[in-house]
Amino acid sequence: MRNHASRGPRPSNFARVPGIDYSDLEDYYGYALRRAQVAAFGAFFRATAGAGITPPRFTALVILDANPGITQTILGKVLGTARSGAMSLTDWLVDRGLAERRHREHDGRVWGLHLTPKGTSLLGRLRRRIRSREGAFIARLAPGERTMLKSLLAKLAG
Amino acid sequence: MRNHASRGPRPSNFARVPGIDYSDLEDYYGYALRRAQVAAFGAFFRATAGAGITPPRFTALVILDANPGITQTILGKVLGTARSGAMSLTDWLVDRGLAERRHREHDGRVWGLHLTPKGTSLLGRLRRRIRSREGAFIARLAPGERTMLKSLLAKLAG
DNA sequence: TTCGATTGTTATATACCATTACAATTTACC
DNA sequence: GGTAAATTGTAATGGTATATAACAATCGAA
Repeated sequence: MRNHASRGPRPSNFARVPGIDYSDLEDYYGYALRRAQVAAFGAFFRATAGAGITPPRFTALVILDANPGITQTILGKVLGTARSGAMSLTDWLVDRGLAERRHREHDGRVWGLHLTPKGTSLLGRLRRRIRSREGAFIARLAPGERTMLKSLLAKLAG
Repeated sequence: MRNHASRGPRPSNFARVPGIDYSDLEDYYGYALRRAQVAAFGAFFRATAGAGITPPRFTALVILDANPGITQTILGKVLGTARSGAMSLTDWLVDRGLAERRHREHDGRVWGLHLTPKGTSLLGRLRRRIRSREGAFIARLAPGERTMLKSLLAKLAG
């Protein structure tokens, strides 16, 4: 049986397998970070199931909302992908009426990217649902631990 | 010009772009975890550049070393992938002489997976290089912060 | 013994992303 | 001012990872 949630990404199942010796795997920061990140992606996936929204697409919506008129090249830099990747991501948003390309005044090469009203309202809905799901996910940590975690992650990402 | 490092994975460039308003993006745990994880993957990539070793492949080496005779299905469960994915990963290891399939006594269906001496020695080298690179990466945190981070990540992954 | 479950395997499809090349356009330089 | 170099968006192509589905061989249980 095929349900509508088959559209969009699938969270990988990273559950511990009983009876397996994981040796020093958890000692690697990369592995520990990856496991936590996969768990967080599970929350994201439950919040966006069926909408086809992936993390990069959500990021693009947020960035377009906060930086109207941004170019595709800059969007690609923010997402960490090549220009062609920003291109197809933008196509995806435009095809669904969530964003639009507008010509710019002083440069005939570039398009300015803007959210449509539909994109803006979808973003609002996604924000609420993702925050709610992340709230349930992060409930495993005490409030003080959460701020500590964010501070540590920010240091590592910088 | 094409260098040998083009084999294997490429770390995505997640650097902050100046002049861009990131809005509430950093407030999402998924995004913060992803950024830190990408940074950690950069360390992993520098340690394994040119060897074609990806995180799942390294994980498989560790698991095979600690659980000789494990089946492909179980390996797939540990990695969180479908059986066919464990199959092609095992093929990759076998093709390079790092692992081998051995028939089992009591069950004609399954293969037991084992590291070859070549696989064992590669694993040893990888462990040293990854630990060294991760050490440089994690130096951004004080010793106390590191143990705190691991404890928090373990809670989230569980 | 027969039927369902499991394992490995193969084939197929898809999603994502990089590289490359190119035309239009802008900028820099002499 | 005119030409070369750089930038932008775009399209074509390919590679990699991973999922689903189907199948044969084998095992286990009713």
